[in-house]
Amino acid sequence: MAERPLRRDAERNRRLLLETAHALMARDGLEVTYEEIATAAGTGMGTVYRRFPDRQELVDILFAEHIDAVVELARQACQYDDPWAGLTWFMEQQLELEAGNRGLGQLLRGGHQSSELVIRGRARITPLAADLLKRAIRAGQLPAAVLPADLVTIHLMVGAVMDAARHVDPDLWRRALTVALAGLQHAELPARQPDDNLIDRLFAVPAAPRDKKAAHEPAE
Amino acid sequence: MAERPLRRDAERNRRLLLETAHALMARDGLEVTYEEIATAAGTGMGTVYRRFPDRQELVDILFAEHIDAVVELARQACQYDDPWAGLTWFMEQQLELEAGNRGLGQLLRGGHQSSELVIRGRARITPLAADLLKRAIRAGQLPAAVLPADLVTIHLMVGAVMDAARHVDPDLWRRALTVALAGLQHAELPARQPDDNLIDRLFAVPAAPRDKKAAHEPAE
DNA sequence: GCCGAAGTGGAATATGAATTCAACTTGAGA
DNA sequence: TCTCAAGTTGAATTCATATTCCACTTCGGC
Repeated sequence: MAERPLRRDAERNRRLLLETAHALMARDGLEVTYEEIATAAGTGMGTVYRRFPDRQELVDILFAEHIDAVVELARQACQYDDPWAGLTWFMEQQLELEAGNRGLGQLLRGGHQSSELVIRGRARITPLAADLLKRAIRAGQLPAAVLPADLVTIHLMVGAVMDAARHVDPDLWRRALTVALAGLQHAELPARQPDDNLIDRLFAVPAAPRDKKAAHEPAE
Repeated sequence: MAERPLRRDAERNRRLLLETAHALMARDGLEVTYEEIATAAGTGMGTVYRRFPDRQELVDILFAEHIDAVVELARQACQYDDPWAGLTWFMEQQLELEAGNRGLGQLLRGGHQSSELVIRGRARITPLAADLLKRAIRAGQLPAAVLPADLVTIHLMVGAVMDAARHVDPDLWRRALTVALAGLQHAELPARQPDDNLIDRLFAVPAAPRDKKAAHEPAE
């Protein structure tokens, strides 16, 4: 199984490409062109393809540790004695990472087809956050109607502000987060059966939108 | 100036194309292909191009009345005696329209290059909403630190949930709106100089991202 | 230093949507 | 009915990004 090690120069290029690709994806998002990566790294694009024939794999390699970092944040948040303090701290920390890394935000907030790595990452975070949430409710810090899915929702909401304001007011998301968290505490939410796996469905890809047609039957 | 009227059959096609294009953009968003439109309408794509050589113009034609409708909602909201009731009603109505029309949401929430029509539309809505906001604050229904830009922010936030949940739980945005509005009422927001035209900047297009390069100086 | 496997560059090609256009209809006025 | 400007079509072309591939280097073992 053990692949033969790369030649010295190839290994150097590989690292350079990883660095470069990460810098670009952190700044511009996951959809940077292989050509951009190659150019920025000063290699030919053939080299990028040779080393990373599958973009998803490249992304996984680049962001694995970042995802772990978020999981770690969730763990630390669970250490808080005050569950609400832990929850708000986690949200802020997570979003701060995303603010500094566009690609990470895209992965965590979905919208693309997610790799196993990302799915598992979210699956590690969700229960930790849900636990914090449950404890906060038990402590009377949050209304009982708040669901784990609401945390995902808030994440999406604040993330949208971050995306929209990135080049205008890079910290506006903090204000949005303040609003969202206050809303969670004070909103009178309708009770709702813990229709969980709503979370999973939220991140599931919209399925194959087969027949684009049939959109419009001209009125008779 | 008066263009000669279209031939009967051409006029029929034009209408059919408008209907079809609107149906598609309402369902799938503004980026539907001219070919999709043509196919769905049963014409050749050349016909679409002949009639609507500029996509932005097509979009303007299709959505002008929808935008007017939103402006009208804002007007009606201003009639409310209770400003907060008016504001929440407006937000909900506006988002409801967007929920039924993906393209409208894209226009109103920006992200694309906006046409004059859209910019003017937003410019008609903003002061109405801002007025409602000011009155709500004066009535003690909202903290004084809430700014008009916060309404835009909330719009973006709820819209993001709508987009993410559209095919999973088409009403989830209502829950998000409840949270956001409650947050506005209860959040302790830092005072902030009415840096308005923050709103305009939020919608301004990210400028020409010239040189993609210079992203990564390989570490020495 | 020599050799071949490993590695590289970037032109060539594949894709897919956007746009054009020349050959082919058709409506409607004389 | 006849004519032709107006209208239509879809194949061909343009663009832009994705992917392949092979002639040309370079590394590292002998």
